[in-house]
Amino acid sequence: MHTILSNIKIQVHEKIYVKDPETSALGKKIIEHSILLIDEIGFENFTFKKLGEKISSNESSIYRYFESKHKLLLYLCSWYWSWMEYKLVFGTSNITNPLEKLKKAITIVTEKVEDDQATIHINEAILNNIIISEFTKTLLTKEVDEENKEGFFQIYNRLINRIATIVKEVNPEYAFAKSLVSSIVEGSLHQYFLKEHIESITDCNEWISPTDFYLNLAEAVVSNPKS
Amino acid sequence: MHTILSNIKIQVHEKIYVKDPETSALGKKIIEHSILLIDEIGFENFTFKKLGEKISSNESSIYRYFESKHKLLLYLCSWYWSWMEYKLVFGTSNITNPLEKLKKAITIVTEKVEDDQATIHINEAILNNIIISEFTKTLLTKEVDEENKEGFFQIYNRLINRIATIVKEVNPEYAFAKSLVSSIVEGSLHQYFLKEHIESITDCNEWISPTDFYLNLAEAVVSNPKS
DNA sequence: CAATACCGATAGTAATACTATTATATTTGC
DNA sequence: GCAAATATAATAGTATTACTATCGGTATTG
Repeated sequence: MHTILSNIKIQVHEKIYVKDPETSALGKKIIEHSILLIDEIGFENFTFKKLGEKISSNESSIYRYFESKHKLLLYLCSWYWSWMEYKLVFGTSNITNPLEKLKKAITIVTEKVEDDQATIHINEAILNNIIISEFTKTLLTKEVDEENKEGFFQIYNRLINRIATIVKEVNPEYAFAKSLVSSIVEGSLHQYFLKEHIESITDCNEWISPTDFYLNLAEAVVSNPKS
Repeated sequence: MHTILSNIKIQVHEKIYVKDPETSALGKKIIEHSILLIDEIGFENFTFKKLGEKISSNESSIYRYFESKHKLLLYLCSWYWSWMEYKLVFGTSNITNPLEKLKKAITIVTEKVEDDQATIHINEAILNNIIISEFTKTLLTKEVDEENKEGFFQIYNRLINRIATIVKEVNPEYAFAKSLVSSIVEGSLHQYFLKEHIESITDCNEWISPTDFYLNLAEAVVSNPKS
């Protein structure tokens, strides 16, 4: 997988950046260290000035790549979901049994993320922490309609619909395939957060993972005779 | 219900406010118009200065009630979940059949909220919009552990656990009661948001409600022979 | 009627989220 | 190999935010 991934270009919507960070050393440094810094201090406390200090560069230079910190976060999220989509397509391609395929898909999008050595400047495990804490915030804004129209969430959208298609293959009668998948993907991020911070309202812990919970849930739902 | 609710005091953790807004006319005005203004411009763009202008009062006066806009949002959320808990307890008290009780509970926490005439200064339907767009953000901060320790989320916590207890009554063997409920409550907010803004990844629309989706889901999951 | 709590007005601060300009360094194309 | 183009750094500046502090007047209460 590593060798293949290194040949694949993760795609991010062009309008999200001013200059493609993949095209220069500084750009890659911005991506690498923005992930580390946002994870460390949180997106609210993150500024381009602080990032500039970390990478011994200047605030104004970062603005040449991203017009705002919100766009930078959109970039990181798009990158993550594009990478996840790749893992999904690759990981489910050779499975013919629909239920097995669905279980594999759910496992991929809900399991704990580990660093993918194929991308040197991006630590996927840390990026996953950011997705858990910050992704939902990129949607919950007053600008969501315009940004959705621009296509800033299209990769996420495509990922959800790919899995919804598998749900339909398992059970064509089931009426809520898209809601099921969007609620699993977003809910899984939420369960990881609760596990770390508000344990009293989740069953997930060291031994029970969000993946266990959602595999059980999905199987029960799609094989329910009533639907 | 109205007459009873007017005699009930919705409880909010004392440390969330500096001065209890329920104890003065200005306090109630702050609550009433903060709901309207946050709904209108979004929490990110909301400031105490703008709120002061709306209610012909002063920024500094609002600070006498809440030490930050974050605390004000915590207040609104706590109030909402306390009100919801009241509706839940009241609405399920006379149901003895566990599955019926669970279905009623899920209906209450996921159905569309309408204004409760019993509280003149709080429009619950609009407050619900704020919960949909802003509640998750109150959790997703770097201060969540301290605030959770302080008990700022205890009412939400109690609500989730009340419903999880009902799940356990329906199926004592089911291992993920808390995760199921937290994922339904939070997920329902998310589905309402998607329905309004990113329709391509939800099945909820004018005719299919998040309540339909989650009633079907919960019944399938708790009656699943495999769990 | 005096104390006190309450509210409004004003001023001030450090930080944020940028924009604009200029100077210097680096890359590239011929 | 050198000029032109491009990229980066440094500095300055702006409007706004999220507060804090102080003060004077008004309303409430004991």
